[in-house]
Amino acid sequence: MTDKLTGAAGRQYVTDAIRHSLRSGDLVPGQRLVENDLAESYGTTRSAVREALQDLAAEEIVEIIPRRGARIRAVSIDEAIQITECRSALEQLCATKAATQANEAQRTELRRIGTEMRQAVADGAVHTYSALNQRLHELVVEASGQEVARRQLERLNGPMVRYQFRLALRPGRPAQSLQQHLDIIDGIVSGDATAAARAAAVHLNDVIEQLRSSATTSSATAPTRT
Amino acid sequence: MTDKLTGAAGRQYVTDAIRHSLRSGDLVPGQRLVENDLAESYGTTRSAVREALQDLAAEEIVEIIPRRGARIRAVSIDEAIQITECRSALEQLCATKAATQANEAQRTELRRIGTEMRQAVADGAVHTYSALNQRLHELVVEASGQEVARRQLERLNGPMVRYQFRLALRPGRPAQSLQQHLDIIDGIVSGDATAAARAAAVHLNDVIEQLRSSATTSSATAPTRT
DNA sequence: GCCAAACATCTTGTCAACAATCTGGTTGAT
DNA sequence: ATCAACCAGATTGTTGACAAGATGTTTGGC
Repeated sequence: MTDKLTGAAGRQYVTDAIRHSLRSGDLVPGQRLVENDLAESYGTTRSAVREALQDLAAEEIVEIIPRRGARIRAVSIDEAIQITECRSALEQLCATKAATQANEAQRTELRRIGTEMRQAVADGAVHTYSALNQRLHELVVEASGQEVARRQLERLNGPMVRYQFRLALRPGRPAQSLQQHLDIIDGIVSGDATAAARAAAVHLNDVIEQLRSSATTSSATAPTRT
Repeated sequence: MTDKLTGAAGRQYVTDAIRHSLRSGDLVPGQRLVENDLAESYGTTRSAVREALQDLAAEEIVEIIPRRGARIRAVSIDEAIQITECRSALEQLCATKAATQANEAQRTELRRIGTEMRQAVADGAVHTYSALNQRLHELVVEASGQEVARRQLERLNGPMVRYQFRLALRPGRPAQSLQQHLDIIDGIVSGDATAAARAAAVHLNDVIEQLRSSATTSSATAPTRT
């Protein structure tokens, strides 16, 4: 075992660890996060854990109820839709700006992502496609130079990991979104701000549709009790 | 003197107090916030102040540098513009939804605000107009039912108080924005989502223009040193 | 007179013990 | 058998003391 992670380092470590556990499914919504347990299992002190939990609460990943402790926040489908609507608004903004602001390196990477996405769909490489998808959205924001929007989007995505996961695994989903992604890329690369924004809107509307239909398909987010 | 504000109560009290001091100009960007001093002057403990500062840092109102303490964050004009661009994107979303989702009470209040705004401009009542302006933006968001956007917009406005203040006092500003506000109201009240969104976009583009021109008029945000 | 190193002071970061509160189960009366 | 009051254990909240780091000042050398 390495040294005990103390103070600020521990704080960062714990937030990262929890975020990661959430992504990998080790933590489910509703699950209690007991300060002492976390401190022990991560080899930190309770203060570090406490502060980490505050950070995660600010990101709305966990919910802290006074005197009752922290638990992983459950995101209802309705809220997931609202989050995606906000993402749509902000990503349209970024796509618009990216179309005029992106530099050559960024345009080149966009084109490359487009090619690789086509390839991934042809190969049925779901995981690769998902990674490219994420990189694409990141790159659009980066190329727009809109730092404020970047931070907002980061925040919005925090509580969404669960749903992103669920959607990406739907059969036929990559094929369905491929053209939408390519349209976004085309719009930006060709410098057509309006087209880029419209393509982003179309794509995110489709994501919202998927969320809506998943509301009826899968059971509603069951409150996971102990 | 009342009792000492301890714990969670103190935490809330301190965040509110600092927010208020910022609004009223008692605190200027760059100003240091020393934990002990704040604790003493607000009659709280250092822990409460510490947590309050963390909250304010999450809202990007203060900036915490490790081992160096907290200070009021300075917002550059460039960042103010980015913030307003995000506001624009999100308020267009809200205006769109409000046009179809607003209930009768909300539509009635919107109409009333329109009338009172006209009156305030006619009377030259700058302060009244400014209050109506704020209420209008709030109400649009409220009527949209978009809770996520509401929280995002709240966060965006936190660091902006200084600029809002500066803009509202420009001579002739109310008269200039009146028509834009009335257009937003009309769009929503008449249920024309597209018109409402477009009106919101026009209004916020104009705010951005104002910010741009204020960049050349007034001196850039001078780093206020001790 | 100017610069650099040592120092004193101020300020934040960390921790561990203690207090307050909640939870769930047990007991006893009806 | 049901319900309410109570009790024990678990968990979070709060505090004060101490450690560690930054800042500004003084001192000594050149």
